[in-house]
Amino acid sequence: MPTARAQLVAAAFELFETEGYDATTVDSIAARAGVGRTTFFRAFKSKDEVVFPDHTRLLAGMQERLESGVGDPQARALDAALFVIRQFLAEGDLAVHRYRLTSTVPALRDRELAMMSRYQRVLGRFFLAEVTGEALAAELLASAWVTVHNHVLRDWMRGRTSTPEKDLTVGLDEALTALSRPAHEEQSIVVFRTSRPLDVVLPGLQTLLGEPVGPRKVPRRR
Amino acid sequence: MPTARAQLVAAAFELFETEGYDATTVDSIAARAGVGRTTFFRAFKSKDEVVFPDHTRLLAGMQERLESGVGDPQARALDAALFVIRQFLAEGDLAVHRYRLTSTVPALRDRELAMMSRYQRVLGRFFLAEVTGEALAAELLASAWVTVHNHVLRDWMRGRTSTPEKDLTVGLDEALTALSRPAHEEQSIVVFRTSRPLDVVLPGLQTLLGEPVGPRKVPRRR
DNA sequence: ACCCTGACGGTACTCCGTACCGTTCTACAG
DNA sequence: CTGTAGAACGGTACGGAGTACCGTCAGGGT
Repeated sequence: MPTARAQLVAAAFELFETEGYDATTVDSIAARAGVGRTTFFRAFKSKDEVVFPDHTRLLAGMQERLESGVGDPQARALDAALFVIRQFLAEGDLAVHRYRLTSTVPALRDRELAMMSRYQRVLGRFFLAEVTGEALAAELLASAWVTVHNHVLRDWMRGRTSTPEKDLTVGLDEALTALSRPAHEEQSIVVFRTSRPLDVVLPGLQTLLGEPVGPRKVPRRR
Repeated sequence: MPTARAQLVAAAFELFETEGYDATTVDSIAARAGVGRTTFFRAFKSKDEVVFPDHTRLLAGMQERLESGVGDPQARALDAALFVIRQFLAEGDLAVHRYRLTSTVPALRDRELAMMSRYQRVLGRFFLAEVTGEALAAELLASAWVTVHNHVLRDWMRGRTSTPEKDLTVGLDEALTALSRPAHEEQSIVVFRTSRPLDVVLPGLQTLLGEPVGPRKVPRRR
């Protein structure tokens, strides 16, 4: 026989989908799970908590990845993101059902936002300590982390991607590197003098740049 | 005699600060304001709403700024941010009292997060339509907007800055331009052929670049 | 003078969340 | 096998948020 907690989760999801979240009472969930109302509130602090995964465990796992100390900070942030999203991916259908609920019921939407902000706080402290000393920059990195994670997860739950881990990796890389560069970057214009003929220099330059591209037309200014 | 709504707000803030949020009942707020309990729920949809400003008005004003059509999208986003933060700055002490409450009471913290997410959704749609076609990029811009705004506002409420509007302007500019550039930017290496002597070309190039800098030493590669 | 509209106050109800208490099940020592 | 300590469970009672409904009253137009 499964644990009372699992019974309650199953009963809750069934009732929420058939009757709607607001229309189902905690009593009915407990009754369907075959336990008392008191047992429900012992397993979950509130009615909405039954929908969400164990965030304390997730937060602890994430923090562990962040503090693991292997790799540069950005790699650890990516590692932590992959850890978190894998927990959701492993849930399979359950995550999709939860998504339907959270996008429908305002109370659950708010609850989820509160959870995400806890992740963001932890990440903010991490980035502040490991990457930058500026509070605003750290908060921007943290919010970008959360945004990318949520976007990829939502894409996956809507069936819009089948490679969530790859999407998360490239999305996070782009966002974090874009944010950790100064806003107004300097461009370089260098002039060399040489006695070697250009016919010799240019092919060498091309191989140096990696991409064997020929000369491009300069885009005409509008 | 002031409106019933204002009376209720004043009574609520007094009681929340003296008795604490959870300990004060809606009945006591209404009694102190000299109105009935029903009147409270006619003015505010819930107990926590009495703490926050009129978000529907703020959202409408923000959206108006975004759709005003003057200036490029980034300038409009900045205009909207300035509009929002000025509403809070105009509140003066009230904003500070609210900050003390929201940073203490979890229920109010969650409520505020839910509000911010509504702003973020509106901004996401704006950036998606006006700046980029990619959903993730738009969401990143929106979350950065919110993060910068909240950071500056928090700084001001803690007395850590006296120039919030300027902070918001430069912070938003840096964040948005950093995010709207591709992460792995291409560098340009261009070669021209000319018959004019370099002694003529180089001074013209220097004035073209604005900064009259002389030739720099190329940094030696490590 | 009449009615209509809108704001107000009061009552009753549902349900969430908490505190408390008695009961039952289980593990473990004697 | 038995007694017992401790944890898990179920039931009851209560406070308070939020909703629905109804009666009252003031003001404004015809």
